Amino acid sequence: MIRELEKIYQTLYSHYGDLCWWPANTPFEVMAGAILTQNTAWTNVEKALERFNGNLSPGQILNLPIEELEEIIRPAGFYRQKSRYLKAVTEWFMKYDYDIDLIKSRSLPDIRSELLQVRGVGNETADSILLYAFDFPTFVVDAYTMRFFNRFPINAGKTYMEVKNFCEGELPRNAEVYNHFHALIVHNGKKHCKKIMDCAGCPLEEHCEKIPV
DNA sequence: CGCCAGGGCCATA
DNA sequence: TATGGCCATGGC
Repeated sequence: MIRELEKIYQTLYSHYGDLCWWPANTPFEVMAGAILTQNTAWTNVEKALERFNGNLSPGQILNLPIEELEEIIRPAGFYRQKSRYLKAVTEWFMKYDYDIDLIKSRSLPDIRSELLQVRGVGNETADSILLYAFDFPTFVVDAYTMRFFNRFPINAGKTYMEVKNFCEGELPRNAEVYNHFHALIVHNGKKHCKKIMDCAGCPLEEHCEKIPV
């Protein structure tokens, strides 16, 4: 008896394949991108990242005067807050001496609650960093995910933690699965499950109740 | 022109 | 706990 959510995952996976997602090359780039993309289109984040001219590193973020950092990331929007958030999350990273393996050796609940103390890091940013930078098996819920579940007759919950816990309960506790599924939801969300639905050709049209959000 | 985009903080009740 | 205002840019 396969769970409904697994069926949805399988349908998306067989339609779009292995997206293995997050546009970054290093864990630190994931962290920076997770801050910059808060309520912001990724195309704007790309513009901001390019303005580092290949010099995006923890040392650079910590050393740059706040005004210069603001100017670099301006295209990503909310640049005054985000410049401070970037420094805060980098300082957190520095506490571990930028040691990826050291961070990975911590327990997920501990490292997660620690990240949530960092200024500018909320549930989604924390989970994005944990999953995409450090391979922790933690499910990421974002605006696409919320909208996705609101359109299905699945009672996944209302709050961030409810939806997250629901998904983690219905899927194998596996970082690769969470990674792929979130990528698939976002991809399908950009293509079909937009704020105004565009259902023609959607692989989930059979299952979906098309509940207006 | 208005709406939207891979949130989070803070004040208020 | 649960809303609501605020933050800012670029694409459509």
